[in-house]
Amino acid sequence: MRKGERTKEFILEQSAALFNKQGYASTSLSDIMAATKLEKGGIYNHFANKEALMQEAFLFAVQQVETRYNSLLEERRDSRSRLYAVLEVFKSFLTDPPVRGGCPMLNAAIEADDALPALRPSVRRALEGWRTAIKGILERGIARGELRRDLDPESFSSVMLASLEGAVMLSKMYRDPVHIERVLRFLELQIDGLEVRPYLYAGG
Amino acid sequence: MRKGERTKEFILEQSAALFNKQGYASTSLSDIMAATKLEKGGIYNHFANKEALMQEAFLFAVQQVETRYNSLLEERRDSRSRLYAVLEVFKSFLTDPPVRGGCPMLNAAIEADDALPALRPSVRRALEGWRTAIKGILERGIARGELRRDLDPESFSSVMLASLEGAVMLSKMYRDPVHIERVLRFLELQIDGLEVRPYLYAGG
DNA sequence: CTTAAAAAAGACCGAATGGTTTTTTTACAA
DNA sequence: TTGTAAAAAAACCATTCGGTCTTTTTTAAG
Repeated sequence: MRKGERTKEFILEQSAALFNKQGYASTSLSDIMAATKLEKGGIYNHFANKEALMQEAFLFAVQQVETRYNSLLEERRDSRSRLYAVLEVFKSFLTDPPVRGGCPMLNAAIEADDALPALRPSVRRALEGWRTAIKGILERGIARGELRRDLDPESFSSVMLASLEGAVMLSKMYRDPVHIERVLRFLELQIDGLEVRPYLYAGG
Repeated sequence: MRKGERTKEFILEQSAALFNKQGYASTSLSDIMAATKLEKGGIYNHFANKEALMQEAFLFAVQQVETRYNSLLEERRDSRSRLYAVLEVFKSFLTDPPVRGGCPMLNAAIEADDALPALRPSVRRALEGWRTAIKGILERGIARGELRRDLDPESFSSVMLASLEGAVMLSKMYRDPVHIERVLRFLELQIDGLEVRPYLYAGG
């Protein structure tokens, strides 16, 4: 690996955290210069402009989250455990974030909405990736007979993603994990309720 | 009402919408000058600095939302109808927003977190106001015998607020109301399930 | 109608912004 | 070890930022 490639990745690491914490528009090049201890020329040698850096930094952040998810997913076979892994990823945004500053999708979604239109497609793709992942777990769970057939994966994936993102926002704002804990507890009960338990109501 | 007071309110109206749409840090004084067709002197005549303007604009936005809520609340006596009014407020952020740009609490919460610490207390107060309002409906509902006694208002208010805020974020990002509609449908079912229905299971 | 105060305009300021270009330093293959 | 290309530094640039201050205009009471 070339020196330049290592430097580029280091810049992405540092700036992804800065963008996620302070916001994309509010993070200036001097902030990134300070964090990387590089001069402007050393940064613009790897990125055409600030927008390109933002783009790549966001994708880097998303990748960090996915890596975390994949490591949490190991050895989880049944639908319930996999859904719980999703919950744990979102909980980790507050306890041990893959990228400092909370959920990168949430933060970028709010900002990209009007202020950073160039970032919108990437943010949308990342969010849709998560919803699709959840939906996939649900669909496979139904196919395997683990989850109730009257469950609507399309709908429940939206509900789950929305409540998790909202919970991260609340707990970050309150600086109190109690809100995400309540939401997690609620979702756990919902998920448990989705399971097919043949020993219950054995007659029907 | 003095001329100056009218101008001040007009500035708040315009800048609240700008802040809510583009973000606080990304909205410059020149943006506000353009929107109000006032020169810098005309604006700084009413506000000490940009931070004071942000503060007042946020409170103005929150007030607009509360006004909307109060008008939706009219004639709603029972707990279920009142909870539905809350749902309608959040739906209105997408269909007919009290302030352009979605939910002012959500937008400010993400930005205030690290970039605008001065705004944090106000945002927190506003969010807590909403959670308290929901909690109050639930508590009164239990006291009146309208809602199940095993419902936990503290917990359910967090879940409801989180999922609504998350749903607004999703539907704004996707530019598709389907996500908030799914969450609203889900919450409606949850709320209906909280009701005490003496005619069901009449034996127990 | 006059006048004093309120309101708004407009000129001005230093600092910080993103970006470019030139120069210097460093990496690394021949 | 040398030569060259990559990488980083440094000087430079125009623009915009939030903010101040002075002047002009408008409001509204007497």
